[in-house]
Amino acid sequence: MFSKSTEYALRATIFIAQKSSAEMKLGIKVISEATDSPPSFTAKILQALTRDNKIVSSVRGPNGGFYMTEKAKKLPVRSILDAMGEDEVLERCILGLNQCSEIQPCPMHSQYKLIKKQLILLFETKTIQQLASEIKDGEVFINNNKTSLKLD
Amino acid sequence: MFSKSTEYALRATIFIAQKSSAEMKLGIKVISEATDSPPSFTAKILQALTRDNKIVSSVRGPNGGFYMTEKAKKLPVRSILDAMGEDEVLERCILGLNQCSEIQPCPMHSQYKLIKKQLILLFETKTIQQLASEIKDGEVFINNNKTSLKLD
DNA sequence: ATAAATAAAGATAAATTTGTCTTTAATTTA
DNA sequence: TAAATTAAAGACAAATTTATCTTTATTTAT
Repeated sequence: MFSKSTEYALRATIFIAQKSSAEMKLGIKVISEATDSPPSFTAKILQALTRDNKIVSSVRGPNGGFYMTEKAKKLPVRSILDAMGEDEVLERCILGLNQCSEIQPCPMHSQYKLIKKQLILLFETKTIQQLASEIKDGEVFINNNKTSLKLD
Repeated sequence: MFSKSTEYALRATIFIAQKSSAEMKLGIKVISEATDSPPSFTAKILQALTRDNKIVSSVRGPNGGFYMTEKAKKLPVRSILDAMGEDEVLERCILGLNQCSEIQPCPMHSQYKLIKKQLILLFETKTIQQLASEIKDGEVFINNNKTSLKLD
């Protein structure tokens, strides 16, 4: 569905939303381990998300790291796709036709459009915070090994 | 959603299903033009679909080309994904987690699973033939420029 | 048989994505 | 001010995907 970059971006952002605040920043290492993502690559991706402080914020230096503002946490999940330049994935024709539309539909268009609609609705109505809160609530995981962040 | 290879495979197969029969075979050039796909690459992809005559059949030599049997036309669209080795796309976790499941769900799992279910249902119940027949029926297209195959 | 037409197979190349590493800049603390 | 810590930026490398081209095999028609 999404590129690896975007998958990492989604996981990292949800994790940061759950664990961070302006007072509690998270380093690359912690984030990449908690989300089963390669550290250097995650750093690259966070740069994109941090651009203009749109999704994620960061500060350098000791006690620095990444965090999200309460405002940013309320953004729809779709804004992560936008920041990664992969928002058109949701809108694309499932057969890859550029001109596919209601007036020039592909053979799957009429069947797929309802599914597409739900996908878009999901990404536009769910906030990052809502997803993050599920991790706190119950048995929901953002990596492959059921580990959570050890805060000491 | 899918790789370009799979998009080309879907378009080519639907087109072949619509236009061909054992008596009326189609050459690479015709297929690639009708589906807005690069000819050499389309040839490569058709090799995969032709393997074991699973989806598409072919014969070499003059008056040769690609075609589908009536039996093959009745296969579910999903079988094209299978042949392309991309069937797991439908099942994958939307956040890219290998271990995501009902017992170890990711934060989007509960929301996405209904959409995923519909996607799988679509690809498993729709036959190649059903999609192909839509092109005949009405204003449905398999390329970007509303052109259809000129038979002479 | 020979020639022509066609797909199959395989080598190669280009482009993109994924990933790492090194250097630089910013911030904090001592 | 100096040292330590952290992200930012950018160069580079590896892997994968996309695409092309050439040669080979098969089939048909002459």
